[in-house]
Amino acid sequence: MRHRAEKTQDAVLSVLRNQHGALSAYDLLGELRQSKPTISAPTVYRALAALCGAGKVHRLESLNAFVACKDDCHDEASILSICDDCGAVEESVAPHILAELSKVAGRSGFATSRHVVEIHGLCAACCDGGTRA
Amino acid sequence: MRHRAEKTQDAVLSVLRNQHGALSAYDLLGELRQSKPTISAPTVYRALAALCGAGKVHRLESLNAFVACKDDCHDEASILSICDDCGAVEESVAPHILAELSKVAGRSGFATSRHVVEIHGLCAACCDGGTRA
DNA sequence: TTGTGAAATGTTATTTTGTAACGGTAGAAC
DNA sequence: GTTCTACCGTTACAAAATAACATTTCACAA
Repeated sequence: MRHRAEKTQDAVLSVLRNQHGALSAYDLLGELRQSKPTISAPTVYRALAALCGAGKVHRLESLNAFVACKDDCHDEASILSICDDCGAVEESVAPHILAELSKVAGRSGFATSRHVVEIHGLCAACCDGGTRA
Repeated sequence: MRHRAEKTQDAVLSVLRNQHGALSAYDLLGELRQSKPTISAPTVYRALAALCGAGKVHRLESLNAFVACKDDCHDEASILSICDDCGAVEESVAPHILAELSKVAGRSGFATSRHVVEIHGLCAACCDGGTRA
């Protein structure tokens, strides 16, 4: 098989896509071991690094966890909204806001190469639940 | 002594303030051990949690590291610009951008409680150095 | 002052997260 | 098929964070 790693990456992506929220690398490892018991941490991390590089997976820095990218086709960094109640993660794309962030940082001569934007709070479903319950 | 922890917090803050860039909790632990050899990880983490809660220290989620807050007096979340070359961290305050982020997330009913905004790149000094060198 | 209880701190030990480094294996070229 | 190369997988370890428990401190009453 020419691209051995692609199978691992596909498996990782498949697990993440079937997931409501984010998974830590070790959660993922646990899932993957169900079908491939010998798989180990660095294999998973390498697959994740490749997928992140390809924009198919986002790393949640504030959770040390990973989600599948919903759109799969944007180069811009995403704004990731993380529900602290149910763990759901939403992606938003808003290049003009990122540009503005770069501009603010640039006031002191800073040259941006990467944005990390994560928003914590409650998703619509959990807000409603919280309000009504 | 009534507030034992305050001394630890003061020591932590003092180390962070004398630092050019961010420090990991364990870097900090190493520094602190020079004057108090028995200090251990949870002590440092608790001090950091208290200081973060008080807004005197920022946690860099994308680095697992900590910096002293420069301003010491703003309630808004900061925009943290991290130089990937020299490690310098700058803080910017731009409430309207954070509000806009909340608005974008809110389009799907998401209710924001906390912003994590970190920008990676090169600070002015390292840009110049890179260009000229 | 001294005993008692509540609250917060300090410590040990462990869990979780992430990676270095090496050995093995698949595929390419011939 | 053989050899060469590059990539992959594994073991073993390092770094980051925390759970759980022991200890200390302070407040208050007698």
